[in-house]
Amino acid sequence: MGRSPCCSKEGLNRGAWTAAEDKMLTDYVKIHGEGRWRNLPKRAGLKRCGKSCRLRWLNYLRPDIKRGNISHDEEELIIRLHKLLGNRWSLIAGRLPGRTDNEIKNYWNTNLGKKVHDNHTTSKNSNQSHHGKMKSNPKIDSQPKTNESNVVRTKAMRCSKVFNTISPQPNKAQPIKAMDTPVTNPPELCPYNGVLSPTPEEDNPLDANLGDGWLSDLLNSDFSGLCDFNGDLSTSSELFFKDMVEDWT
DNA sequence: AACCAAATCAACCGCATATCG
DNA sequence: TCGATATGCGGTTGATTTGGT
Repeated sequence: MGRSPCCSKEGLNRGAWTAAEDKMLTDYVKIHGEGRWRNLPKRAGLKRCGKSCRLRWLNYLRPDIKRGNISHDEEELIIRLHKLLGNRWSLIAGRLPGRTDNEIKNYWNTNLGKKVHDNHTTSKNSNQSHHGKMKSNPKIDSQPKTNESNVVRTKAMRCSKVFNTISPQPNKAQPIKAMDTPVTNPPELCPYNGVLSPTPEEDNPLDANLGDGWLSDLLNSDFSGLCDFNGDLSTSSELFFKDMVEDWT
């Protein structure tokens, strides 16, 4: 029912975004706000489909995006949330301020999935030492590469030759504040995008599926032990998660 | 230097769901 | 209530980079 027409129409640009396109989109959204993606390209003068614009904005152009440097704590949180929620990337991303579902999904597929799998198979002898070929701050010194058509490559350069001057996890423990959104998050992880609201029955349709509890109640409940971001995921939060998972299964 | 396989990640695709008239 | 449209989401693809030989 009502599938939106595919983006792949003639005359529309596809593939990597150029700096000019980014600017047009950013300027438009700054003035007119998000939403109405379908009409946005026409109004903004972009030869893109609405979906593409939305994705570009949400994943790269939003001012509150935090990119790269997924800290160990964030990693742990992602793993636990994934254990809890499965591939609900948007929900997981909702607990990680500044992170996008796409980024987390990619990170999971390229790093954490393997790591978790390894930990399962190799009986977790050392739970952190094996980062495989862990990217070492891959995006810090990446240079957006542009080709002749001015395409913006926000792609991170893999960086195996790291100088140790790079400070470890500069953004650790600091859910970034959205620059232009009036968020009044408490210091611990809180939803920054309204995915999980304080009143689930009104605002969060995803809540209804959990049977004997609201998902947002769960997620808004005692995560502090888990999310204290002091690098120490407490045993109590381990148990908390374990219990939750068992309850749901 | 050239080639190739693996890794990475931005972008696309298509389905599900929400919203509106 | 129903159908059309808009938006959101997760899976997948493909271009690019890296590292090994």
